[in-house]
Amino acid sequence: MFTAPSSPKPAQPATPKRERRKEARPGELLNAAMDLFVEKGFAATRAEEVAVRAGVSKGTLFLYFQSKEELFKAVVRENISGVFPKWNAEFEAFQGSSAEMLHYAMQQWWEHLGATRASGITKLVMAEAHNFPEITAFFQQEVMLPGHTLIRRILQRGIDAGEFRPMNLDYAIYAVLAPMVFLNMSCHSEGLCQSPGFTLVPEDYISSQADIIVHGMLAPPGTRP
Amino acid sequence: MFTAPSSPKPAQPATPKRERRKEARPGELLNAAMDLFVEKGFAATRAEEVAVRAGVSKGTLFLYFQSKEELFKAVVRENISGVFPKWNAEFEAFQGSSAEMLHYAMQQWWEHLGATRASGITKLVMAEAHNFPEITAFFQQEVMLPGHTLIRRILQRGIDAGEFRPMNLDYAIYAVLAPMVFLNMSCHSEGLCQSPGFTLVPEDYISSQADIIVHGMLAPPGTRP
Amino acid sequence: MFTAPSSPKPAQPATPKRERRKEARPGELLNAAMDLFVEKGFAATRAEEVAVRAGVSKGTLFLYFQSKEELFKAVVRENISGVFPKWNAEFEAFQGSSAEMLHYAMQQWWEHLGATRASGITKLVMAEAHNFPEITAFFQQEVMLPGHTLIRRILQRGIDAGEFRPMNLDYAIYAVLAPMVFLNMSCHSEGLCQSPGFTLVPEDYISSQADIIVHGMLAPPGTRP
Amino acid sequence: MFTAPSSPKPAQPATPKRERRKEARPGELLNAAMDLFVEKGFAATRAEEVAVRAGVSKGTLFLYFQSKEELFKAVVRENISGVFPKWNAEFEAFQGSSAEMLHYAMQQWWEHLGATRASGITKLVMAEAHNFPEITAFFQQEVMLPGHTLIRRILQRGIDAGEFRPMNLDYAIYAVLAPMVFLNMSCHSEGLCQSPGFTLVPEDYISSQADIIVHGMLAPPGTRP
DNA sequence: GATGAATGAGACTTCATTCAT
DNA sequence: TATGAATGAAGTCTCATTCAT
Repeated sequence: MFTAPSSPKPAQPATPKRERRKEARPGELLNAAMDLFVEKGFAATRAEEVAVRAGVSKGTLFLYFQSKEELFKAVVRENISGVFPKWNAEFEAFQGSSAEMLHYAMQQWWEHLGATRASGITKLVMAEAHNFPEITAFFQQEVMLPGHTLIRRILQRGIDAGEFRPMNLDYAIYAVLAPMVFLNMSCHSEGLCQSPGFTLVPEDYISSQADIIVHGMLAPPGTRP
Repeated sequence: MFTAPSSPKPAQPATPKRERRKEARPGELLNAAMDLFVEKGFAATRAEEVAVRAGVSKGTLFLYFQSKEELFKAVVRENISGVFPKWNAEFEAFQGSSAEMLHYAMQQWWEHLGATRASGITKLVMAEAHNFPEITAFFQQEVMLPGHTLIRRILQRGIDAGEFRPMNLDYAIYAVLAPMVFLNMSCHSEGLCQSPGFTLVPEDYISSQADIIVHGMLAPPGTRP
Repeated sequence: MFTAPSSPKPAQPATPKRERRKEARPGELLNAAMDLFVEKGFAATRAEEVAVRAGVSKGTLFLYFQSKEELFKAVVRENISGVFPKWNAEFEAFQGSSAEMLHYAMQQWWEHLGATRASGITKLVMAEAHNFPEITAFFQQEVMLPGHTLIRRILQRGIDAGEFRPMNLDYAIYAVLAPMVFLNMSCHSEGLCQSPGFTLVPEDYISSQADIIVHGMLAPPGTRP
Repeated sequence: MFTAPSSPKPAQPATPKRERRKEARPGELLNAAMDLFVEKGFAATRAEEVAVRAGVSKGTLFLYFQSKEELFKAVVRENISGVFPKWNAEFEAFQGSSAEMLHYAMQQWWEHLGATRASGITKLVMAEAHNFPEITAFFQQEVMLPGHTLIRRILQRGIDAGEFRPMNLDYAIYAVLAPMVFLNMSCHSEGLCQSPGFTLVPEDYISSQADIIVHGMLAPPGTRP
């Protein structure tokens, strides 16, 4: 599912381990691995840690996943899926101005992706892109491309309505994408991107960026509808 | 391509073992380290590999750099930190409008950092931030903070002149930073961030983003100087 | 000879690779470590050597002992520290005179520590004290201090009974300790401390030293009980 | 010389290095090495440190001494020689009782050996005896044996005079030797041999030990001269 | 002779992966 | 199927020793 569930504690305390049905194992491992990869990165996550958090032994991990790399790939694949159909539908039905739509889209992104574990996946993929070309291609197709497309349609809608000025959309979409990707990285980079002494509030960040972008794209006052 | 060409092998003419070149060593090691760090990341780059590529032995590396982390810091100082004094001086002397200044600054960034191997360093630090807190802190202090400060001063200059509208600079600086960081990641993520079939031209990307941001920040026409 | 025979090779019957013997491992490792530490010193003993002599791989050693220092501490606990509780109990229950007790204590020391491989540990700690402060502190706490305390209690008992003359115990305990430490060093110094042509018999040495010390501490004949 | 000079600072500040005559080099190296070996032990002393303290380069050290081991041997050989002739002469001329003589001898030992750098050599040799059999034999012949002999003569004198009771001198000499060797080790073992919270005063230690030993050896009151 | 840059054999320790049970 | 004891390749850094200058 897209709205990534915040990871539940690995074990049901009341139920003895023996009871857990084996078909649940891969899911539990994936869940634990997700948490740890996001938290510590690929290299720094030890296989045994994943196993322990999933409540199984180290050996069992390798029973289900050929290697740590395969586990990584599975984690990424497992956690990617589509909010995009829903978002596309919302786009079709949206009634307000394109400026409002842009604000709304970025807020939604934060709420349903940026603020969830899913953002950790994005960070992970960007960080490890070099080592996993296959994953990279997969992620691009499944996530980045639909995102690009949706942003493009929003901007096109504004231009068509005379609300936004004409722009080369191939580049303009990055004006929307960049602030979100940046926030994503920022949230997973230990404060690297932030000024010391200032704690960024994501919602404020989103609205301030949307504000500047929208202003930057609006058609001159006299020509707007 | 925007990744600068990796430096060629140091050209071992014949069998010049045990050459004494105290002056040249640090530079050669730094160059080799830069290449490898960018290519493979910090953790995955082995000290000996750096030494071999620089044409020296493992021990020699540690003769010049106390540890792998110190080597990395030296790479950063050599390749990134150095631009800020020059940029700050240019800022002081700049004659044109703040809009022009913003355009100019982003172009300069691309030319002197984004387009060079140095951009790979930024990518790597973001990717591995979690695992090397000391490096993260160093990079933030040495690179991110001066960058933040410079952007802030540019925006403040525009606001003071009545050219830009009043904004909360704590957030506004990210409107400038985000597109650059995004481009940076994009260049080092194996096409992950780009639409298939469209090859982004960095210079065009920069100018289009600068254009949108500047528009987004300009004061309303009647109130401008 | 007073150096206990070094334990024979663990008898690899044929090719029993990857044997699982969780229970036996620590003991085997401890035994091998003891041998090697005594034979070569702490610094000069390589972890892998210990592992090989115990018939396991390098990694296995670190499965059971966190570090080389911890391994050493475990060797000390296993082979030395353990005697003090028993000795303290014997002290409490002892019926004879304090002179007898002193003789007995020194004989016991020889029998259970001096004549065993454990004496090599004491020698080694003294020799390498400077380079391993943590080990030194540990050994002082775990071995020297209980030894001091026991000797002090024996002497105090004699004084209290009027059997020994009053003495400053802070110094008097060394009269008991010194001959034992000396014998210890002597046994592990390749004959350095002995006259050529005369082979010291440890039991005779102990009894002669005890005799002199006891005489030296006895209260004047008229005042004794 | 026997009374080892406390090591002078390695360089004459006023005189440029160039001036130092080369024939003094080995001596300076030996002196520096002595200090460092005593201070840090054999393994922990780095060749370069010795060279630096002697005011020469690392390479020069190996010009004069084939290896670190050879340097060690040279240090020991250089620093051992005779107080014993002088002491033997004092023994012949001594007028007081043998009890006094024993006290006096132990005090002299402390003053002229125990308290000087020479004691560091003894400690060193005992610690490394195993690794340098040749040194060990040399030290035994040159130092231990004359010491044994002198002690034996003192005790024999006391027995002959009826002052001391008859004893097996082969063992009795250790009653005198052990406290001195122990003090020696104690001074070079980082407090290993001392109770925490009590700082041993060497002169008091010596006199208290001598007191106990003398008491322990005295003939019964009625039979003394 | 003297220098000090360069070398490279190790040392300890970690951890992905295997495999006997 | 599951376990977890066992493995051993890597990795960073040190330092005695060599040798070009």
